[in-house]
Amino acid sequence: MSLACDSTRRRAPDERPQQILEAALEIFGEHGLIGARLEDIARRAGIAKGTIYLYFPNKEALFREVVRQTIIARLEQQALALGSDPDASAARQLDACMAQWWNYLGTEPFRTVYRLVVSELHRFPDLVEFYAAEVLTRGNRLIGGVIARGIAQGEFRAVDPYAAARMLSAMFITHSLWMGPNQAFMPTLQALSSDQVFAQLRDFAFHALRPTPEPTA
Amino acid sequence: MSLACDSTRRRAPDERPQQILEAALEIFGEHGLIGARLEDIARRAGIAKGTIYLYFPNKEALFREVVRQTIIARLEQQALALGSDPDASAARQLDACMAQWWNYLGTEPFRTVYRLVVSELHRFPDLVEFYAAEVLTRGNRLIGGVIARGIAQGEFRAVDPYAAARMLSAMFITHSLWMGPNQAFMPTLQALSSDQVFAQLRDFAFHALRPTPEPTA
Amino acid sequence: MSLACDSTRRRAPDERPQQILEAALEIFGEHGLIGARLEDIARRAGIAKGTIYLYFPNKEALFREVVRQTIIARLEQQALALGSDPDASAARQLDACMAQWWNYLGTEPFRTVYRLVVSELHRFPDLVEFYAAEVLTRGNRLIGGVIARGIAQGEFRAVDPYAAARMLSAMFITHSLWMGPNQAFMPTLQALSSDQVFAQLRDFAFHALRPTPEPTA
Amino acid sequence: MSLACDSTRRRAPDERPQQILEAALEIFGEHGLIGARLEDIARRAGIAKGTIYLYFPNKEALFREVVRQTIIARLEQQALALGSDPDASAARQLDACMAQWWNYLGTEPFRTVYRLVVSELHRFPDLVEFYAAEVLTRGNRLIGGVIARGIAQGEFRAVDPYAAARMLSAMFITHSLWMGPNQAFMPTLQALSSDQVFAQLRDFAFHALRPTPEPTA
DNA sequence: GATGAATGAGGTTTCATTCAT
DNA sequence: CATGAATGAAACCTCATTCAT
Repeated sequence: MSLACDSTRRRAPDERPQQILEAALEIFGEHGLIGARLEDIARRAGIAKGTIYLYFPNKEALFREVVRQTIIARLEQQALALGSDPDASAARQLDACMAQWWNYLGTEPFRTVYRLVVSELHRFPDLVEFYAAEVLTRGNRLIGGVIARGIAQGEFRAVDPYAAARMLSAMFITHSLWMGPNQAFMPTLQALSSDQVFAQLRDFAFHALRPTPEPTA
Repeated sequence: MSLACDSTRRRAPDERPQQILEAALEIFGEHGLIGARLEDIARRAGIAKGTIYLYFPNKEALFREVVRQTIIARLEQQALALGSDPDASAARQLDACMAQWWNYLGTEPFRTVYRLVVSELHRFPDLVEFYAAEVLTRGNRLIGGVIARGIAQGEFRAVDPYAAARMLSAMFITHSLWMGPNQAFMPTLQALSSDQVFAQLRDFAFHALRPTPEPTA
Repeated sequence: MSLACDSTRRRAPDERPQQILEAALEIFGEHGLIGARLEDIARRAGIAKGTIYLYFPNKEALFREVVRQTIIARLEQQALALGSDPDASAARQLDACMAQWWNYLGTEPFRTVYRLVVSELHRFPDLVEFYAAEVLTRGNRLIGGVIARGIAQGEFRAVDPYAAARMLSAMFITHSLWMGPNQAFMPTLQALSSDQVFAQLRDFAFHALRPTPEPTA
Repeated sequence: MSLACDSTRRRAPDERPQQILEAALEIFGEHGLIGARLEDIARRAGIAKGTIYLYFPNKEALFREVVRQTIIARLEQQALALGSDPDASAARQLDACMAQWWNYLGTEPFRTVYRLVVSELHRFPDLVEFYAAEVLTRGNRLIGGVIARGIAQGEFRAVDPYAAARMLSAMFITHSLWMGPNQAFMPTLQALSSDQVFAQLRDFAFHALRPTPEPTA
């Protein structure tokens, strides 16, 4: 009745769309595209059901926008990844990338969007393409570039750097999912902290990339 | 002339449940639990809507059974994994495991169930537990065991064998997903055959596990 | 599997229809015409669902036949009511009638059919007519006749004998319903035995009919 | 011009529930709990199917509320019954009670609810209890009290006043049912007006209660 | 702009009825 | 004759979408 001030209620009207998108991300993440009810999204955003239609033409458009927005937010993260230390060794740079990456992947929005991508995105080919191009390909190019530099400088063994980057992506993404709440997939993971798991990922990655000792084998 | 060959009624009643489960796996895989329509499942199974209810009390029970069945079918696959060559070197045995594994993961039922697991299973805690225990933990123990033997025999470097097995799982599962149809996630993957990708996985895995050259480095 | 011998299972095939009707009476009584499931009727009759259709064309016809049969059975009861003692006084004869009547009304089949009559029979005008003619009118004529004789003989006061008979019917039927199981309508009735209630009905009826003392009032 | 007069939307929203309850009473009365279709109730109320669910969680809850409401409405009627003339003789007071009562029983809502009570209420034990306590017991206490006073004052003969009240209830309720439309139960009743039937009930009741002429009989 | 009551298409589930065995 | 698996119409209920206020 009076001016409620919760984080989820009634912010400045010009933040409405963002407010809705955040609520929608949560609800879509919990129930999927079809399972999510607009009424719940509205309630979580602290607005009325009809208000959503002032900003988005329908449920599907809202879904698309949620995914796009979250992906884009992820890209801004990624943009920072390399700016930090352009002169460092490739190994050091890869290290920094992975740390930042692992950090982002542990985020709930990422896990949510990833679940949506895996489960429902095949019905939205254009979104798939957007995701593939903007997230996977771009990330692959970023990491792959660092690895390529490392190979050129003799820090890493000779591999297809983009294939190697793909291996790292696979390891990181899946572990991020397994570390998530409510996903008691890997019981042995339960006991480990996020840092410990990161150390394992890092260790595995660097050993896989380290130069072959001598052609004598 | 009319010997139970064309009429869909009374056609091998003992196989009805299996027939329904197969159709359901496909439809659930395409649309998820809530998105799937019983009518479509029935049509795909070549039966009437009501017939499903002769064998499963409701949609959710059907879903659970689909997941259970598919997981169990997967376990039978897995059981074979080690029987083949008990005296081989750990590396050779790991190689065989991975090949068989990659083969299974490329299967459509696996990809379907994995998508369901990622996206909807968090609403079925007991199924999650079943999946975790029967698939992940069991698989982890299997691969981890092989790696542990490889370490003991000096074939592999000293790592936490179960952590390493987890890394392999992550790489394999995600790549299997990326290789699937309608999932143009990784454009660079499009050009590669399943064998080529397997070669990359294999290469990466063995390099990550190969012994460190000298303690002095 | 072998020859079951329960009262509700598998009697001589020529008793099938009767067997079905009995089961149907119970199930219809418990759930009404629409609420009753043919499967339940079949199970209670100890036969298969399809067998019902060998004897009755459909559910509604079965219902009609159940009602007719039960009503007719009731009429045979009633036929006896007067045969007993044709020379007795009207009061004595009415007494005998009421006792026999009360006895029948306490029967479960009666209560069941009465409930059906009240609730669902208005959709079957011909059954209503049959019931009205064969049960109510006939009963009314019977009791009314006895009362008329009583009036003629000075045993009862001068009333419209058929109206009085109607009053008795109303009292008896409703009390029979109230005495039934699962009908905790009248808490004060719970403590009374069937005989005690009958005594009250009898007392009330005879006092209502007893001659006016003298025109001097 | 368009001032909330024709559009069925948003028409006096405060009366929606009552509007639905009235329609539901009719449809439930015609078809019973299971036979009634929500769509028909909606149509009769002039609204859409889904609207019902804005006010009642499901069909059964609507049914319960219909019964409760109608019973409660009946109680308000009853409350007036005695207020009228506290100093009148018991006979006069009973007379007034019966007139008012007969009036109410001739009402369609009463007949409808009574049919529901007889036929379907045994599946709702709490509603049965409510009905028994609020209607039957209360009414019995009311009428029984008047009769008791009449006995004490020598207006009526010595009977169990609550048993006598029960007899009156039985007579009145059943006659009300028989007088209803579509219930051609008692052909002889067809020719009689409501007033004539009431006269018969009244006559029978008072004669049953009139004092015995002499203790010596 | 914002609301939320109202709508009705569309989904799940039930069950009378059929018919191959 | 008897069976019971199969059918599909029809009922309940949900919820995306609209629109009067």
